Amino acid sequence: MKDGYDPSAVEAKWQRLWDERGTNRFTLEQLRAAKDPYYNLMMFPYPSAEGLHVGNIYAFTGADVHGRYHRLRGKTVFEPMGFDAFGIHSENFALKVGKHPMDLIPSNVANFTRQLKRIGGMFDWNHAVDTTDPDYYKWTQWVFVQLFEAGLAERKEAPVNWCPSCMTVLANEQVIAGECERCGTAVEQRRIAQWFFKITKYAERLLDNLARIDWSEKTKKAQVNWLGRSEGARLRFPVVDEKGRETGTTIEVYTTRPDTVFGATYMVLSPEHPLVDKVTNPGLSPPVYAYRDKARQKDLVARQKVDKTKTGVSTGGYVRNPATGQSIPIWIADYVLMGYGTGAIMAVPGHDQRDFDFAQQFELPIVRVVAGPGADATTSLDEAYVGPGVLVNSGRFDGTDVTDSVRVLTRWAAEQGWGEGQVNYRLHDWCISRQRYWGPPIPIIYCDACGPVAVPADQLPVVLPRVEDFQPDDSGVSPLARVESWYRTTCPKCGKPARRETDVSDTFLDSGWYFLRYPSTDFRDRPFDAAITKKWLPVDSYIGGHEHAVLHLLYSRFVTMALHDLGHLDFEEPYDVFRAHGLIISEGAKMSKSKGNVIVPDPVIEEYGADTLRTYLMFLGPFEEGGDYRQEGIQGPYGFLHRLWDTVVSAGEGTADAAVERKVHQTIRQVTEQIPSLQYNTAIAALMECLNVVRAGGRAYVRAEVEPLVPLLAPFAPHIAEELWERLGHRGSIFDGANWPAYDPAKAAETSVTIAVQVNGKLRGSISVAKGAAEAAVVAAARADENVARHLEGVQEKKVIYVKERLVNFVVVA
RNA sequence: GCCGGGGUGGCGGAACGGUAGACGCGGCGGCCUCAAAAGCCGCUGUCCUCAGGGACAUGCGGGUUCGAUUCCCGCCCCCGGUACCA
Repeated sequence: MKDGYDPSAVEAKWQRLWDERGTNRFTLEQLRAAKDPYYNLMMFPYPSAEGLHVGNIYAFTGADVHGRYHRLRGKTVFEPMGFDAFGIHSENFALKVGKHPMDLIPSNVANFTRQLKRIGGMFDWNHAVDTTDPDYYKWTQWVFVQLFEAGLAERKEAPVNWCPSCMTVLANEQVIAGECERCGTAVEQRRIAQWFFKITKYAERLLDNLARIDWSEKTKKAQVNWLGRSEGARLRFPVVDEKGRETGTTIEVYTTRPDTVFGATYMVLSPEHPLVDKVTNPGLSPPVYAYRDKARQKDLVARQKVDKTKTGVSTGGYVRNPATGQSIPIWIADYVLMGYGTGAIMAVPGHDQRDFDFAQQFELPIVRVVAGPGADATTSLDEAYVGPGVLVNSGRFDGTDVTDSVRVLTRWAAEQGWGEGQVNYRLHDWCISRQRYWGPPIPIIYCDACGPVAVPADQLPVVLPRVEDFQPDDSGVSPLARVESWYRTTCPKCGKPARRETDVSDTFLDSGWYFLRYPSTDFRDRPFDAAITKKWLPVDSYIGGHEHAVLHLLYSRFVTMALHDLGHLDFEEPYDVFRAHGLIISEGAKMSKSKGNVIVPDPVIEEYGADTLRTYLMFLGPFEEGGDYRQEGIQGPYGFLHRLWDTVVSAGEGTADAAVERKVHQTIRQVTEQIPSLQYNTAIAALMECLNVVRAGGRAYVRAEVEPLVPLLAPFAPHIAEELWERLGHRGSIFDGANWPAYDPAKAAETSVTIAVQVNGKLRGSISVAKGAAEAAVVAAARADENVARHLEGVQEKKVIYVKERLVNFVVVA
């Protein structure tokens, strides 16, 4: 065929036209004037040196399909793209190849941009952001200052992982089995003063708001678990000497089972607990300090690892159990974490498995205080009992049902003055300090007289200096701490000599507000313009990977909430709708270099075109579940696009066949319903099915039968759709108008239906009847079917099940 | 361990409690072509068959129902997340 489908020519032509005409770009005026705005956001990539992989393309295409669909429905769709280019990955890669990240990032960004244009995304390149651009991170620093001035940032000491060989701080994910992922050296723990955002202040709102945002349940659940709300009580145990006299010190514990306080037979402090020194009996201090030092040396991951065998040492000190009045010993053990609750627990070995294991290990007393069915106060325990029952061995509270006991005992503790109910969250404050080079400097100046002072707004950005030696060293502080000319400054308040903060901030802060920046990149004097923000935000649809279901989404919700409270935003939830895409695997296995099954998009586009790749990726499986990329499978969508092309360019004029037209309208209905709910694979299948009907048996198809398929396909394969649209005689871009076809329910309606005929639930035949046929007529027709009649012979009919337009089932006894 | 999500032909995957396997890949046979690409037609879950059909089939075992891939109970396996959270 002389005018065959040539993907590379078609794609080059339309990408050029989109670019020339500004089809996907907005001016500030257009953003301001937009009718029916729709903010279609997708998670921006980290621009690696390898370029986009097929997983990125999958995610972006799925989001782009969504955006293009809404555009064809008449909405003004803003679809920006950017680069999350700061962070340890870029920095480590730069160190590895011996180049400077300031040189590497621009070429990576250029390569990503080229690839993103090539896949035909509807990106507005007028509004791209790059988190490493001082014009961007100026405002990242501004966000920090806002939170700092609102009292939401604080500096405190916290443990970090430290690799003594690489001389660097490691993130938890860089510690593999207690060793540095790069050099294999045993990782240590160090304590370093760092900046934290007080996200825990927002824990309750972050949890409560989940109920009113349209996110997939899966994602919400992940956030709920991460926030980890628990209800319990804070109880105070007085420290006593050997004779049981109070020393004046009390230790607070947090427990979700204050009702089991009568069973608390010992107390455990975290080795890092500040009262360890105070309660330790001088005679026992050598083993106590030895244990504490050992715990301190462990890296953070190993420290929190669940071990089968519990370890710990006795401090020789005692507290009085305020419920029983008895003195109980104080131990320290690393199964108690300083970072949760109060860093101290009352151990109830009878009803907590961890305490039970510990008590057995060290022969501490185990007392039953809850009796389940068939048990009483004397029934022995061979594991912790956590089921229902009533309190026993609990003085006046014996017999209280555990469904009420927490409430009852909490009230009692409060009346006695040694406790009160408390809600606790697992969530920690957000540590944003990185003792690294490749990030935005934290905009703080330390002055001996004034303390930490925020860099004034008119002095932002604090520009990251180009430092050739950015290798971390043993000092444990950022490489910027070696650049004296940079960190020496004067205090903005008093003008005396002062010193800049030399740590940089976490990349999650960069991505914590980027969606606010996109529509406002035209403004250099403000992070986001009030009117533009009001018009475009919150985000209408956010699509991204589930690996960010917790941290990124939680942090950006927090930043939004805080900015809302400070009066900068009039909404507190950034994303109305969030959906996570699935994961692409290749040939049945996770993609990895070692397996050699990594799909590189460029050669695929070379051979088949971007439209085929996009359509194939969306056809692989349900978008929210992912799919298996199999090299051979791409032939399906490739052939489909060829057939569609051939059909459109050779379609005759004339009226549509009624049955074909019915199929077309059914297809419009299905695709219209399925695209917004991300059921892309079945929508594409419907398009294929429809084309098969149009072309069935080599019949002479006409234009009216195939034309509606062009806009229906356009979200998936935008280039070929543009070209065919033009060849069908339309002017301009198909995406410039609300060109989505409407379906006519009357034309989509079937005139006859096939009805399954069963005998005792087994299929024995099928009959075709007119739609709306009376039940009696259908049953009679069913009975008349030869094979059905055979199965009804000589049996007794009990009843007939009739499901309208579906089936007839004769229930018989043999 | 806990929390999610899954187990359906040779493969990817479809199926409001109502004809399991849509659509596609692969395979087989045929057409077109000098040839290739693209395209076209037919067949394709397994077993039995008197060629009309029949039996078995949605991880395993039970249950509810006229009817279960779908709902309920109990297991097994895979994938993702999380890690002693008191």
